[in-house]
Amino acid sequence: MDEKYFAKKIEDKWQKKWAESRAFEIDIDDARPKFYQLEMLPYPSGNLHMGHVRNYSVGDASAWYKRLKGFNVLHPIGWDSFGQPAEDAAIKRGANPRDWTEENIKAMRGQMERLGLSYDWSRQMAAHRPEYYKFDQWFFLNMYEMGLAYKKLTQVNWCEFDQATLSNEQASGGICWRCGSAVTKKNLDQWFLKTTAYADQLLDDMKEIEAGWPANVLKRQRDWIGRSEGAYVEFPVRTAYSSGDVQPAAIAEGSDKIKVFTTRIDTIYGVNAVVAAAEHPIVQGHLGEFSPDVLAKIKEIKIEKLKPADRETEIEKDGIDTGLKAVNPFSGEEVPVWVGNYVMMEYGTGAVMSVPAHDERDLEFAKKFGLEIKQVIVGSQRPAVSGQPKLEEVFSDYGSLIDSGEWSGKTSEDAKREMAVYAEKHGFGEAATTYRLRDWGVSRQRFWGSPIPIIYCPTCGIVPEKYENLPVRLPDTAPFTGTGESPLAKVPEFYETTCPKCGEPAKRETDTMDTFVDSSWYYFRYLDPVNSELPFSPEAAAYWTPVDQYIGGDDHAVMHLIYTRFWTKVMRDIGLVKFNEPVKRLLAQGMVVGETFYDDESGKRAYYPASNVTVERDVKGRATGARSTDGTSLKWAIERMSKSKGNGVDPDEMIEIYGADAARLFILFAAPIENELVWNESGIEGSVRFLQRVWRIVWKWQAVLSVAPASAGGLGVLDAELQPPAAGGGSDMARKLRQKTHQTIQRITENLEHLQFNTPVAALMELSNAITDLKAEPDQASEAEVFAVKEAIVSLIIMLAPFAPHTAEELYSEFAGNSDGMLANGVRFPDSDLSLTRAEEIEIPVQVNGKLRSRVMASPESSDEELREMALTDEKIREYTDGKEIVKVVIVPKRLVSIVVKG
RNA sequence: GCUGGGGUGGCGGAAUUGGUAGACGCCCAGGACUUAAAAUCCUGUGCCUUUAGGGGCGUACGGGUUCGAUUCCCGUCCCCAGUACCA
Repeated sequence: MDEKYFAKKIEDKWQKKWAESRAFEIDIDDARPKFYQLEMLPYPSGNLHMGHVRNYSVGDASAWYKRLKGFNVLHPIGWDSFGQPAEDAAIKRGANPRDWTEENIKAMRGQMERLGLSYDWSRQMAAHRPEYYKFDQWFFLNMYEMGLAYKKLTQVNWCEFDQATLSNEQASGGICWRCGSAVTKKNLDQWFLKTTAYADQLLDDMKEIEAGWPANVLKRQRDWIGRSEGAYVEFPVRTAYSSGDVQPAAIAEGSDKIKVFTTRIDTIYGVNAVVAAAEHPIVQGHLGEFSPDVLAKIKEIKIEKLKPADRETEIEKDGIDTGLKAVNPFSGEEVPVWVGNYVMMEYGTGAVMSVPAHDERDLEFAKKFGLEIKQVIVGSQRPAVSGQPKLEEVFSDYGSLIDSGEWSGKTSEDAKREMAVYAEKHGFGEAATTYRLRDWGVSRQRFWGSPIPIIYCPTCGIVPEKYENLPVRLPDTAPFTGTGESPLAKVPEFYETTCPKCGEPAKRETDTMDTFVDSSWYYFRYLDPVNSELPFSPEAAAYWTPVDQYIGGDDHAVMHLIYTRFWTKVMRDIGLVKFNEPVKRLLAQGMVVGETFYDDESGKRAYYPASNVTVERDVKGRATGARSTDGTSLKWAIERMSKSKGNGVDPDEMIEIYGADAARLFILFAAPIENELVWNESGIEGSVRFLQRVWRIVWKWQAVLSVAPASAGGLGVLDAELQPPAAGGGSDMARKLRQKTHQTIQRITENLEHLQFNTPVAALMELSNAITDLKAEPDQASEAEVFAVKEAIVSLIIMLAPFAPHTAEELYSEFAGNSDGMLANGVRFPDSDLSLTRAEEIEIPVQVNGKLRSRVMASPESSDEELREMALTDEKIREYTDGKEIVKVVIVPKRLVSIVVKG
């Protein structure tokens, strides 16, 4: 053993040993419980960033812990290797996407290995390899047969900056998930996967995973799916130019109708208008009857809607009375039909019934245009009023109905149910459920993705490729222009084919699949990575899945995590798996962020690396001013770490300076894993110091440690050589250290089971401090003391393994007498002996009138009466109680004594 | 605006879910070792006050419940995230 801790030396040694001994490669083993530890796979950009390091450090700690606990742990990694950056590199630098990607994978795997991550590399998958994307296509064909994949012409989300199509999830909030620029609309013929067919299951199955997923992720998915229960109601329509009194029933026959969706059919007697979207068929169908004013307004609204939405400003409500009239089928009342900019064609039916008294948006609209406001629901907050007052505020609660014909007096709940039934019975409506969730648009006009296995035949139409012809391979290259048209459309060797049905010349689909398809099922491929018949064998899936622990950023809450839940349900229906939910426990880690400095004079942010910036700070360390070395005044922010923003720390550099173990230890120690982590360099040195301290402890006691011959299994080493001192025997010092050791084991075990990673590091530090604080010397220590020290050190080393595996392995080899590694030696995480965690003397605080006044030492077994006596006779306490009346004494066993005095 | 989460030393963060607030680490100060420095080790470190022992205040702010509140309840302010007219 070296006297000093040389991180680089031991890290190289153990990385080599692990690889040679295939320490982390595993197989199905029915004798042991399995544990599937999964982390979100990276895009092979060429460089790991600190967010990855954090993600993979947590995952690795979890994997090590479970291994040491005796589980058969599957811990794989792979590559989300289809996607835009490869194609951008091709456009900008003429790089071949395949070569570029493979090189990046090689580089990043090297970084992961230098971090010492314990992956089973034999199971690695990469999305861009034909062996993998063959099964993207296999799934697509299955879904096509199941009626879950279909094509339609539609307005898609379009990112002008990236020249790319986006799914609704990727365009959430009107901004591109990749580059953050505003999303516009474009008409395209697209393939869709029917996620809506599983909308109810996606919602209802949440109860199976509620216990293991962060509440906010489930909430966001719930909001995204947006199930809303209500009713459809049809309003008969006639034009303003029809003359004479017409009965509602007469209008309904052979005339136009406008259908609305409402969640509050109980308020229908308060309707003052029907408001339709500008694109609504009823509006488009009557354009010829509208006045020039109306036509102008419709055009204006449509133009406004195509513009990218500005997140900050609220759009003012606007609209116009079309002159059309609609008839309320419940009351027979005639109301105007308006066009409104606040009604969306994409949701519900594209038209709403406006009830200003009970809906905020309708109220705003009615106020602006001076429309009638009629209250039809009363509640305790909004009592019945005589006549119709001017309503300033909306009343959207449930209550009971007034002025609603035969329904008056009913509660909202009853009315909602009964009125929907009534509408259905009379043929003008029905109870209905709508969703915000749309089908998943998967077509991308891109080269670097999985080709969609569809053929267009002049005679047979849309024909799916045959399974035996899969994979439909990408050509080696294509003309890359980045113009928004698929490069494959310019490669005749690719698209020219024959129809699988009639054998005549036909054309392939040239769009490729959204890369979220790849990540929807990648972690099933790890189970059976070389299967060429099926994506994976159902037997392997039955053993390993569902995933026990998944770790990744929560930015994927409504993208990847909703797609993969959908995909799992499809796989279940195909018969590949037997469960509804693929992930039992999810941990959403916080981002790693750093301070950035930039100049946005030109409209776009130009970032300056921190080394070129002089910063003024206030007493709290917050920036108050920043200037670049050339004198430019800069703005500053806290942003996600990245190389391009100049606030990134390169993992390789960090490993070089501090070592992988110290880096990993620090990133886990610095903050709770779900918090955002603001990177600062100085803390990491504390981790290095800690590892050095542990090293010195072992160095100091090595003579004692190596006495024991190697024997199987963790602390078993101790039993072979030394007997624990008899109960109550041994020195006070030895007893206290044993107590600390076992308390630490208990704490760390609990913490790790609850996915806390910062507090166990603190506990390890405390234990190492406790060993250092012993004033004992190895050559003078009693047998009991040697035992206690050895137990503490061995426990410390084993429990260090999840956080700093190289160091732990090297120190363990010191007393194992071999360098086979902990796992080969059958090491187990220590168990705590509860009888040792208890102290024989504890400090009991004593309060007088709620204020801490003294402490007394007592045995944990002290009776209430003894504690009361000790507290009341305590000298310091008597200063506060003498001459006063003792009203009450509260005694919490083993905790505290509280005395209440008066006078 | 709505929904959710949160506000604890100079900083990151602990605190058995009503029972000694500030564990652990960073920063900082003093000391030991050294010709010197680095490293290491030791001591101190919430604020105010006191010669000392001690005392007072303190978990965003104001109230409440309780012997006792960072923890529970009510109100106010602020921060972060998600969301954007979803009928």
